[in-house]
Amino acid sequence: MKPARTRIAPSPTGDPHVGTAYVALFNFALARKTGGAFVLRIEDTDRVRSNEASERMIFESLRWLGLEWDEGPDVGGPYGPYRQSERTAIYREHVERLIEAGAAYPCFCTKERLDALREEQRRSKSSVMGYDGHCRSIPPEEAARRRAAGEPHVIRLAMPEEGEIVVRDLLRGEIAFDAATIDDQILLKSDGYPTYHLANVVDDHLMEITHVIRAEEWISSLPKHVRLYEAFGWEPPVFCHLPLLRNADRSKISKRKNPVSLTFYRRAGFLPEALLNYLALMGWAMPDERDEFTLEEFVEAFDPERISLGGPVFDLEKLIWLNGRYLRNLEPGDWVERLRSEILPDSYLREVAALVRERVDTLGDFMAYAAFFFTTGVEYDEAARARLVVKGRTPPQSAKLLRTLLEEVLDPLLEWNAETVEAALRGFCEARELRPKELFMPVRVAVTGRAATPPLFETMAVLGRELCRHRLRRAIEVLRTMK
RNA sequence: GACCCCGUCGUCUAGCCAGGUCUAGGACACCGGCCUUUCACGCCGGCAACACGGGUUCAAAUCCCGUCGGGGUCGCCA
Repeated sequence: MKPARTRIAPSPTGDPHVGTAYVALFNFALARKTGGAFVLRIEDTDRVRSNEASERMIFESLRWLGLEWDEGPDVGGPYGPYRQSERTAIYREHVERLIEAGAAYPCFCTKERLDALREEQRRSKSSVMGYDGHCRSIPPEEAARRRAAGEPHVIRLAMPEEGEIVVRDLLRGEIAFDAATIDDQILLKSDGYPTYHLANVVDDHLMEITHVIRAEEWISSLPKHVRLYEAFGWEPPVFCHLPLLRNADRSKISKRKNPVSLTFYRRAGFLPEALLNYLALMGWAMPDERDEFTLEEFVEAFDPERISLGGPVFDLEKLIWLNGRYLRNLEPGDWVERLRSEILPDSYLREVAALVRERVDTLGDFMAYAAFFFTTGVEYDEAARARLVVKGRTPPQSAKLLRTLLEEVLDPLLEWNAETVEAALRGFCEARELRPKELFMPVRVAVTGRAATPPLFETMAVLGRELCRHRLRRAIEVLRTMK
């Protein structure tokens, strides 16, 4: 097989996702197997949600897993820059080429009109969804004049109005779409940044990516991508859509139903090699069917054609079993080393000590008092369960309240520290007309399993977002089944 | 709703493309046993699936068609 150039192209919004690691693993394997290159490209074209902290966490997580990249924003390479926000001139130039060729056009429709259109389509249960091509009929000269006059606009891809668009997926073969059912995708947003579709195609071509291995959710936009390659006159890469990781109910994996943050797995003491091994088992099996193997062995045996297509349910229990196997196979010294570096690093001990110091009288009491800082989950005994309930509410109502707090207030937090957590909790109390103390005890117990702890916000900050969310989810479950 | 993808034990999968070797194999979970001062590990055994209906064929989990079921997409998010 010829050397393949593959890439992982995460968007730095929020915590690095287990799905990113999954897709990265397969891209990594093909690149290594063929002696090609594995590229990391940061797709930070969403100006509102992208942030630097998230980008750093992506680097850290992928490195932790051992999925080292050959080219990327931090290591450079011959096809840079590898951060899309630094490539906007390239996209604009390419978009002009499309406009000149008549393959794209400016659209002046307002957000309001598009919202109304969408609403109407939804309401009337219309079979055609998406943009109606309203601005497509504007004569090019007029459009150019309005653009020059500074009228806000986006650039859309002009899809063929009829005919079939046939695309090819390495695992599924040919897939045919009716061109008439595909709307004119926005390529350039009104802020001048490209959408995924444009940036992705342009970069994959310019970076000479040979195999686009990504998640199945992209299949429906494949015709748009293929049309773009055609409009540019470029040879498309090989497309290979991996099955989507699933929740137990078979919906696309989500943080609401599963821990999806790589940070969580690291924090909970999973070994990177075990997580990788488990991920490889999702949709793939060794020719000899053994289910324990190293990354090197995976790469050696890798063959994309062996990937199975059923959406695999992410089963934490099997991951835990596998992790246990890996842990037991560690040399005693190595075992202690991992414990020290992942669960008991000095930096963490210092943070915990700062909170616990004045609350214990002997060092011997430390662990008993601070145990919850070092475990993944916590137990709720009968007394704790009682305090999980918000005053004046039933357990199910309390569950609902905590769920809202988690999903609408805590999850959207861009930064997680004592100040932001405090502001979020207090804001929630105000909005819900709750007295702080009525909410804080249930949250405290949910997050620590105890009624007596160091100050809540500092405690939550030190525990970290992932452990807090994990325990809150568990507490919500417990509340639901009470009485 | 429209379009697209998928469909082997509860879960991850092997087998399917090149139909017989499949009374469908392995792993997790579960159950039972052995080991053991306890727990865990480990070992042994057990339970458990080709979604359904038609067709092709001497023969179908494997090929074809339909049905049903599940999922994804339909954002100036990626």
